[in-house]
Amino acid sequence: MKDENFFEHVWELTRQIPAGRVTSYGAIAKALGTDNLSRMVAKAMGACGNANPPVPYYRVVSSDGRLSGDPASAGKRQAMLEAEGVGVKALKVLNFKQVCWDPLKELE
DNA sequence: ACGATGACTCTTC
DNA sequence: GGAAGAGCCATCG
Repeated sequence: MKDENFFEHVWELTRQIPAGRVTSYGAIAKALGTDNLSRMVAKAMGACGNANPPVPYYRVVSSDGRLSGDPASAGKRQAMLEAEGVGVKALKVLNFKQVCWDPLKELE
């Protein structure tokens, strides 16, 4: 399954996200050289449950710092982020500009 | 093979 | 600043 290859890249990058920080699907996709595959990154998040070790997908949000997907899942991620020190309100990351983590600039 | 759908993003109104 | 439309790729009926 070559899809897993792409997924693994996403997961690997996601695991490198420091605690108290969040990144966007587009940023991850761009880091992989496929900024237009933001949707696939989202799919990878949905499939991260199949990853080992598990992936902190709750640190991955949309470009505006908002949690997408099912309210149940999103709310869960919100609680996780808050536990990490990231302020989240109404499924949206507070001070997103401060907590935003760009793999291309920060990780390089 | 075709059309519709989606945890996205960007540009334009 | 919020809403709408178009673009993108992979998956599903």
